[in-house]
Amino acid sequence: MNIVNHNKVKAQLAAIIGAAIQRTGAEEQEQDIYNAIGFPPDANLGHYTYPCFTLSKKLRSAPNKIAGQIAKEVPTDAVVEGVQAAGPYVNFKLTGSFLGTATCDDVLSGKMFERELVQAPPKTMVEYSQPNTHKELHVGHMRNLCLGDALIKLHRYCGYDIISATFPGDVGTHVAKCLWYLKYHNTVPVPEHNKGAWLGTMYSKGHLKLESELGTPAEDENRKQLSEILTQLEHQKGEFYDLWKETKEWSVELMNQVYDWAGVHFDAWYWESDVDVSSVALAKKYHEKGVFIESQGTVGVDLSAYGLGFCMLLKSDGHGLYATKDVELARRKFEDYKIEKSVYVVDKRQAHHFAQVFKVLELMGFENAKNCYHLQYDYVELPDGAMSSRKGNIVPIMDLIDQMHETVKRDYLDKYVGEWEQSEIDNTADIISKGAIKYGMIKIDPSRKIVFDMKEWLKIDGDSGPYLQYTYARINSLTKKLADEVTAQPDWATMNEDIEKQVMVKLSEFNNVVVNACMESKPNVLCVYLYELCKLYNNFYNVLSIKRTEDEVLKSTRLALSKCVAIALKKGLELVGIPVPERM
RNA sequence: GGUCCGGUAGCUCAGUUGGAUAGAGCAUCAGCCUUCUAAGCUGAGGGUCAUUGGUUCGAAUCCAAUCCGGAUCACCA
Repeated sequence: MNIVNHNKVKAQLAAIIGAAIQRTGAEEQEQDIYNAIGFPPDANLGHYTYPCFTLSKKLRSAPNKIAGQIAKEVPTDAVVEGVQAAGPYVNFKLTGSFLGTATCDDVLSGKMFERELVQAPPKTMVEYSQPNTHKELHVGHMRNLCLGDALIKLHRYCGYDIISATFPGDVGTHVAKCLWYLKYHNTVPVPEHNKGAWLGTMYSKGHLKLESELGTPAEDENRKQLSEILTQLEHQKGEFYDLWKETKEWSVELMNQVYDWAGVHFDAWYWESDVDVSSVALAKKYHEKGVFIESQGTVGVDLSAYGLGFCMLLKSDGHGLYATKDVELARRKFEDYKIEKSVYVVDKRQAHHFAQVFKVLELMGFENAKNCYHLQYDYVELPDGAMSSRKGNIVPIMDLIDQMHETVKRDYLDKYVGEWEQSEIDNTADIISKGAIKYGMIKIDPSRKIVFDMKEWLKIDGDSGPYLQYTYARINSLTKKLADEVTAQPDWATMNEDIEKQVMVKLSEFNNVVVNACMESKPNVLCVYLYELCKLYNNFYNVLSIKRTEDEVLKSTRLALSKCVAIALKKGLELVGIPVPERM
């Protein structure tokens, strides 16, 4: 797997620098030059820079001297407008016509977004969103959903064949606790709507009641009842099995509601109940083979040699555990879809679990164990600590969505009542809510914790999704208003203002940023880029009025550049799952 | 205690993978709408990049140690 030199501007510049280096009597690989090209800290110095440190080491000569020699050998032409050695750096200013043809034309035609970026990427499955049924979805699940979805879109853009997968937990003690409370203690009738969220409160109440009755006379009876429920679920018959089937659908309805909102789709749905039986059988088989050993009445693998402790796979009662299921599932994924790589988007608290599972797979002789990756991210917590459905201190996912929707409407869209169709107002509020929530989740580096505070989240100015959407909508309305009065053909050679060129240079980096975000599994770097692009554009927009530009060609070119920004913004936001409104 | 993650402006975060004078947003202060959308733009103040040492032309970035915060380490998922 190789990353292609897809950046036309850098490739051309690397060739020019390479030729200049040759004229000084030295030699440097064009690939190395391409990789070394960067940006000066201040745009006044130049658009691109070539640092001479590596060449300096090679030639045993001062980098400042080499920079001066190279600068002298670069002629100004149709590509390079100015060259300046500044200390150990050679700074380049490029012509508007070159930047325009190498970047903007491709943005306008769409070719920019069809370039080959990565050679021979492996067929990959990305598993994300592993919510439990019978519990309520909260804002923590939202981060996982946004992150996983963005990663999938980034990978597909880079040419990966991606299978998206989800692994909901529909069995286990949490289900039993929920059904137990529902059957024996709940006095409230089942609501007509939002049954999934309501079911989550049944779980929470059940858990708390069981907890509070530990050590009381009720404990024994509770234990018996729970055990009966689990037995029925295991044998797939009885009233609790029927109740499980019915209530599971309520949770699925909630999941689908959230997935529809987020616009995500899963190619594969793996239910925990699907691998329950087969995973135990697999564990028994490897126990017989002698790969898994017995310890204190349980079966598992001693991984202490790898610093991973003991990985239990069969409890003393013969039941499997989470790790047992993941071992079976890992195997099944490669078989079902003929994938070459398997990625798990799961928060960092599972790091130990996955390290154990992957090591167990390796010891089982499963060759693809080395192609399994746990992408760990830090989770979402509340100002007063971690969220826990057990304790009931969570922010439900639909609360965030609903409150954001209301806030956007009240604070920003009320002024359009009467002017716009109500349906457009609702639809726009929906789009902006998605921008605010998804951008908020994705813009933070995955390895950092998010402390969720609803009040802060509902403030949507500055570096936010709606800021990017606003920039798009603004360009869109500009384009519409000027459509009739701008008729001249654009000519990139008219782009002479610094700010215009800075926008062009920024646009030229689009694919580099996306590849980076993809390879590092850090969609936030794309957010940073899009935000910077907007900053530059809004500066341009404020400084240079397009409408009042007198030169017809210049006016048309400025409008074309604006369109490029809108196109790149829409595409970039799409890659992190955020839609754009036509106006706002 | 072992392992892993984090520590950058009052707060929330970037920092082009080792490069030039460390940057944004929020908050504070000062400006910019007889309209290409002010959800915007410009400017000001605000820093011991947790600490100490090391590696080299060069460190917020790499290495080591220490401090602080968090996660995790056998019958939950």
